[in-house]
Amino acid sequence: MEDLSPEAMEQATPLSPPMRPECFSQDCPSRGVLDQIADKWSLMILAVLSGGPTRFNEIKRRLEGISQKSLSQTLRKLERNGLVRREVLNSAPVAVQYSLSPLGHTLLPHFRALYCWTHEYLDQIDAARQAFDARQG
Amino acid sequence: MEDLSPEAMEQATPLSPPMRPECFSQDCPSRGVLDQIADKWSLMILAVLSGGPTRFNEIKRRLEGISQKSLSQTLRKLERNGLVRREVLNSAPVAVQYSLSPLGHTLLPHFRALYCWTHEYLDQIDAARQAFDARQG
DNA sequence: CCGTATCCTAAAGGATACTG
DNA sequence: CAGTATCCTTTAGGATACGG
Repeated sequence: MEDLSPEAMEQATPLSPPMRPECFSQDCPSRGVLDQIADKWSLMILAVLSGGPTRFNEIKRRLEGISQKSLSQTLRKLERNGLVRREVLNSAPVAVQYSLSPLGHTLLPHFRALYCWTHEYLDQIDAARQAFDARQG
Repeated sequence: MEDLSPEAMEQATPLSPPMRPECFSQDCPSRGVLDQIADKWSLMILAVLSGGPTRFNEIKRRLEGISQKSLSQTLRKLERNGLVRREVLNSAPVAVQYSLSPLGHTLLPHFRALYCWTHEYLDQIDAARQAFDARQG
């Protein structure tokens, strides 16, 4: 299998090499991963957990607008994929703590980069939207 | 093997402060951006376009599994947000070419990083899934 | 407090047919 | 070729109620 590490990709073509075509195949396992993690709530949950272990309702409070069901589902999905660790703390009342797994931590810099990008280019995006909407009507 | 403990990761990545709480507010404009671009097809379309200007049906062929409707919708969304440029080339027959805008290019390194991450940790993710499924039944 | 279960509605998205 | 329009099925996801 080809070396896909960031270093290798940089070495191959420093500027902006196209990603490999196999990545778009339905059979490529990376598709199954992206289907799981490339959504808004996953990203935001990991962002919250980047601040340290957090309990269920605390996450819910921080993530304005998420329903209990969606949070529960997304957390289990993240846990299943090994990105999040779930720990039951004691018993009266039940307390459950979620935290990033080591694997989850490896994803963090990339998500953080996306957040930073969003804030950095917000004005450009907004201008583009207004221009587009003006063209269309 | 690299040290993957949370502590080590925090030390290893210079950009590791928690993301700002405002990022999770419903009013934060970054939410509106993430809602738009943080999905699987957007990511994959940008990946295809990273290889250079591409025509509609060529993109469709490369993105196994996408419907014409979804492709059309996603392309327009990306165009509206200023990430993708649309150009009508000639008239008989009609040819339309999509390419990354300068703004779209700024997003590319981050998406590429996500792709690389996916491939790099695929085995760990797979193992986590199997372990989880075994625990649950 | 931390969920699961149920119901129900809104939205995503595929298939197909048709147009410039 | 590059779409739009329509239909229709599937899914996501909110609201609510209940259980451990």
